[in-house]
Amino acid sequence: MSEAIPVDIRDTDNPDGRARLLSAAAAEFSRRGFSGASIAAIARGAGVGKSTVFHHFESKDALYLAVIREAAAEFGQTLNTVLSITEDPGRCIAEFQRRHLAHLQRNAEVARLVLRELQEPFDERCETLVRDVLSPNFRRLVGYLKEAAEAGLIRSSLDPAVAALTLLGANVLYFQSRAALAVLPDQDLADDPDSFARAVSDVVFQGLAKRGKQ
Amino acid sequence: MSEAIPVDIRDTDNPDGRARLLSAAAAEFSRRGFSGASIAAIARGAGVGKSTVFHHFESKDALYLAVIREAAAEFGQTLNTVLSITEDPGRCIAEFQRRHLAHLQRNAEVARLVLRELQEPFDERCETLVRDVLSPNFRRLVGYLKEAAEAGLIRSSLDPAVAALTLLGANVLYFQSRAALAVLPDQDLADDPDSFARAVSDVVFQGLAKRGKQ
DNA sequence: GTCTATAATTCGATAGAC
DNA sequence: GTCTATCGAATTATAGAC
Repeated sequence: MSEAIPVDIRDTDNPDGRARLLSAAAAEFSRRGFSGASIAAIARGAGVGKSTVFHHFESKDALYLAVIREAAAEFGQTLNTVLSITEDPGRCIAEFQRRHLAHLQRNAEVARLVLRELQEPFDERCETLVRDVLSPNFRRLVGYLKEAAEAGLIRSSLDPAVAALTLLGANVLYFQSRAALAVLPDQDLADDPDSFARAVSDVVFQGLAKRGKQ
Repeated sequence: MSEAIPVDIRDTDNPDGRARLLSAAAAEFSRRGFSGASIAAIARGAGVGKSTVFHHFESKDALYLAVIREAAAEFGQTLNTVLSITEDPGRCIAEFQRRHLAHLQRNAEVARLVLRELQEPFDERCETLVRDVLSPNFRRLVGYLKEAAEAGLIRSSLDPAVAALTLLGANVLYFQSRAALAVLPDQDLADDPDSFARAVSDVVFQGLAKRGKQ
């Protein structure tokens, strides 16, 4: 086996080796977790050789972070659009909530990956993940709420970080437990993510308290 | 190492074999998941023989459900206390939120178990879990919110199930990601669960919108 | 403790684009 | 010719078996 078999499956078939690798890595990491995932399987999934992985990414760690970073960056674009609607904070928050839940579902594999990571003990990888990748988007949302409060558009007595976590938590719980929600009777919540997101933003924006009371 | 060590660690030392088994099972199931957990390890952890497990519980499935059922029943007691304060719904919701988060943390192993289960595909075990164990407590919270709305104590235009999920979601996210939250700067949220729970209930009760607007 | 299997990472060469 | 994507083979690191 010396020559006569040219390995031309390279630049012709593959739209982009790097993109295929990111997608294959998302699937593999999501299925098996970080340590359970093997570079060989990722390479196989992307239809490239093992060493190609290391041409595109410095290490397994770097590949892992790149997978998440890509999804986070994409959502960052959405944030730019959504959080620029300064006139009506209610509409803005509703739109954020709807887009965020849609993003979780469209990138379900990466989302599961991130959530799993956040649960686990706390290592350096996780710290990098939070500090470099997740934190910027979170801070953007908190920053928007803070500015809206300072501008007098929303109530200023509430902690913007807590409000942000409340919005995110509802989406994450919905995303993680959607199948289970379908079992709860009386509700068709699980059927329509958009209307769930809308309903959550209504709750958080309007509040349970009746106006004029207390 | 054959005799001379009577295995009397059974009914004498042990306050209750069943209780010790539940606790050992919680630890083992939480660490390894349902299928990964071995009955032998649970028995060892409880300091009893393997057959003792099957004396107290019909099957691995039954033991698993019993672990979760116990924690849920305990929280059901709390709900009875908390959701009977009919005068001030704001206080009532704040107290619910605080107790629920405390319950998650006190029963961290079981909580992780449940959350892991809710994520996974959906099998019969999970359906039983939701229908028989979790749903009653959830419905109690939703029922309280619905009654409060009908009694004119809180706003009636919002979906009570969504409000309940919003409260729970914030707590679950906090519980799952507490270590990660500590990395976010500007905030001491991760330090004090009670004040986080309080802040969430403030957000959900009062709402972000300014009163008198719109 | 050594041995072995598996998985991460590195190396050197090749093929095509510009 | 240089540059980059790719590959197969070689080289470590690690974890588990014996």
